[in-house]
Amino acid sequence: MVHAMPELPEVETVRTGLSQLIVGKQFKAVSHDWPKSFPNASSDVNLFLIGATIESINRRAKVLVIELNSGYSLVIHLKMTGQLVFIHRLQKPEITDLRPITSEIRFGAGHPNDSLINELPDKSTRVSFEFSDYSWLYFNDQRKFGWVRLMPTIEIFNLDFFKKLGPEPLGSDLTAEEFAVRFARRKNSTIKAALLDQTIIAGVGNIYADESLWAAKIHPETLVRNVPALAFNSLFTSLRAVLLMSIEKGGSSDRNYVNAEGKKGSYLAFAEVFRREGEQCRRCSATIIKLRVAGRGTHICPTCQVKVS
DNA sequence: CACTTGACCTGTCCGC
DNA sequence: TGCGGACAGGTCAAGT
Repeated sequence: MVHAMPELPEVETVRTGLSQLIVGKQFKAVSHDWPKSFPNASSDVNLFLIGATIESINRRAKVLVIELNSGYSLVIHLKMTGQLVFIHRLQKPEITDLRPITSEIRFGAGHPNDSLINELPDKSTRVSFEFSDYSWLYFNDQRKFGWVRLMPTIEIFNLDFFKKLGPEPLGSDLTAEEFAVRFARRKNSTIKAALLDQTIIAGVGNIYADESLWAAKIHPETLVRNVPALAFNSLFTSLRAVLLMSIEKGGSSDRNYVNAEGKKGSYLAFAEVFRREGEQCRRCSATIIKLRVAGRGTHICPTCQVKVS
């Protein structure tokens, strides 16, 4: 089983997909099999979700915000293994047979395998949303770390998590200078730990931390205080280039998965170091190795990326 | 406050 | 093929 891999580019890909598929739809029913995946009072669900219509799909860092016309929003964090899968059935299925009845099936929003949609909901389905037109949105999450929360739209940005978030790395107003300055708070951390810190810069996860550090020729264990100013410029440029390229490729999907069009979720085919341990660096031909930094699997070219101390 | 480690979960893979 | 342990793309809480 493979999964959606949600860092900024993956969540952005899901956002784009859902924007095509579910804007304008009206909620008819919702069910869940794991309270932590959807920790909401049933009164709120009945008053502000059922019967409400989707107005827009937005993203901040790795979080999706589905805004409703009821003044409430669904806030979704996919964490490690969350997926959102949309299915349209032309006819209501029998309770014992939830497979699509017609051939009109739409899939998207992060589901890694077309054929699997016939089996949803399955054992990793945590929340099922039914719309008024025989279509469904399934929140699947094998490891149960992810969550969906229904809350008043105006309260979202008062959440501690949102208030502490750093700027969007692709934001048009973020400058190289501000990017570098924000790291000062963590001058005694490794640069990798600081890159993963959502309060410094939002949306970077393990893949794009490794990829951008390779591109900028920075060893991930270098302490922030030892990273040269010029290297911060390079990291800023590299990070943005890597994120943009991944969004263009539809993000990273597990292993070799490429969708029917052959372009969505194909970023890992272009990765320079992530999961390439034992293979050659395309810049210098040295062998890529894997380390453990900030408690995470970390991939580097030991020749291109030399620790400064 | 800055920094690190373990916890939250399920599933898979790897070595004995 | 069985079993233990490490590991998986993210954040929190709790520790120093």
